[in-house]
Amino acid sequence: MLIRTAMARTSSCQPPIGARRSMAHRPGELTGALNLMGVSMPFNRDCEIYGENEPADYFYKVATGAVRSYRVLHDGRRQIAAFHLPGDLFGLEVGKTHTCSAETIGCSAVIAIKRSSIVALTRRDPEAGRQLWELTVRELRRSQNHAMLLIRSAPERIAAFLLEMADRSPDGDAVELPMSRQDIADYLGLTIETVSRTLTHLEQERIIELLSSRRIVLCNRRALRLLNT
Amino acid sequence: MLIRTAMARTSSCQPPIGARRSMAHRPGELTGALNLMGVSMPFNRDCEIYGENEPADYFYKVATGAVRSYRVLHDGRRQIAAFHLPGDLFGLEVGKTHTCSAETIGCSAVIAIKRSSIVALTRRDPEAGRQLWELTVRELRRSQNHAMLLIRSAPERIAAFLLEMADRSPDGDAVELPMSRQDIADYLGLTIETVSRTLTHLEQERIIELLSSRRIVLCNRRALRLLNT
DNA sequence: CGTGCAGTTGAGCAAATTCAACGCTTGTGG
DNA sequence: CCACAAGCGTTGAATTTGCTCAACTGCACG
Repeated sequence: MLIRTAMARTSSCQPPIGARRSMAHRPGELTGALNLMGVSMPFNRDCEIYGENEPADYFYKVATGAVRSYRVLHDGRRQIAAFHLPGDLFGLEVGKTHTCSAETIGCSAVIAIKRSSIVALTRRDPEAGRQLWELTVRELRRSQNHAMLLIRSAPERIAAFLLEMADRSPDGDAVELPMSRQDIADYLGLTIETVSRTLTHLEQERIIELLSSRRIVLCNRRALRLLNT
Repeated sequence: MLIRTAMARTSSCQPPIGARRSMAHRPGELTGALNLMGVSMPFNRDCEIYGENEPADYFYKVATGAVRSYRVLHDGRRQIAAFHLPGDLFGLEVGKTHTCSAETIGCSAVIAIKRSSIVALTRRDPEAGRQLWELTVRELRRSQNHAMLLIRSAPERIAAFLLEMADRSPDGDAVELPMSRQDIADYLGLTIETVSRTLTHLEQERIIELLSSRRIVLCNRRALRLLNT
């Protein structure tokens, strides 16, 4: 078990610049309210949004781009807990501090919402509270599916990952992956070599097509689903 | 990759017998309210509480004993998503159906609460809604920790499992495991043989002591934590 | 006292990792 | 515009880890 240093910070991170604020929103409509309550923050790629154990005073929503939540073990291994795509909430906590770090994957914009505002909102608007709870359960479901992935063989993990990304992508069978092989490996608990090898195997079996390393077409979803379940 | 048949149902399951009902509860105190709103159901060991894809009309709380949430893959492999101990809520859903099956591990009592009652409660009592949300985030946290486990080596998984169970147990360093080796294996994504071997290795290194197969003493938590992080 | 089940132990094997080399793309400076 | 370095991704060979299969032990129960 070898040590891998955490990914080098390559680009400078920018502080929030634009701020949009308003108190008016339609009751019982959480996501719109969050947009109005929040501050939009643009980031370059590989920028830390918050670190593990830092105070969790804000919740976040992805506007554009993509975000990874991860933890780094004492020996340098990194485990990615989740990828967050546009529309996803992340950074939800009940304790005082964040339990994961979060970084942008590509150039991204996130909306930061003061935690106290959300709590206040849910106090006066139970329907918004219910929606926040729903989003959290959905996140829980995703996390459980993630855990289900990790007990399987490498081809099964890759298949499930591709199907998950395809489901979350707007377009149909062509998936544009925002993340690197290392990110995928750390999400699936594999090495980059195994990820790479497995993808080429799937291509040789005409199950997927690799247009480029970040663009993948699912030619045979049925075969992928067979590896799944 | 070999097929393992799902565990045989060994004992007959009983329907709910006792029912306690009341509407009075202190506002802003969720767990007490749930006890009052719910119906207590006693079960033998290895009894199904609900199955995957069954309607999710009830949420549940463990009163005594222990419960496992799991899914069975098409080839018979079983993945245990979580163990639920006394006080834990489980079966939370936003969709119409359950995404996991749930079974008692030993002889157990669970409290079933109508989902619609909880939704109604949180609508008139935002503080109860907040507490439900908190419990859900805590469950999410546990699921993420579980996923973090599964990328590690066998000794690390076992160590993390033991620490988790010790944290959740009332007594200090002596842990009483309610579940079998097969349950542990399916929770950690290992085989029973690997679980067994790893436990004996830990004992040889004087890190744990195996009083019986279900009773384990943590002699050296520091060493276990070193495997962890 | 035998039967059956849960758990342990051992030997061989398969899958994924490690280590190493190589190719392709991109960006930079001459 | 080209040369070259740096990153990222792919491929190959050797090694390690955990799995499979099989035998065996201990304990509970009839």
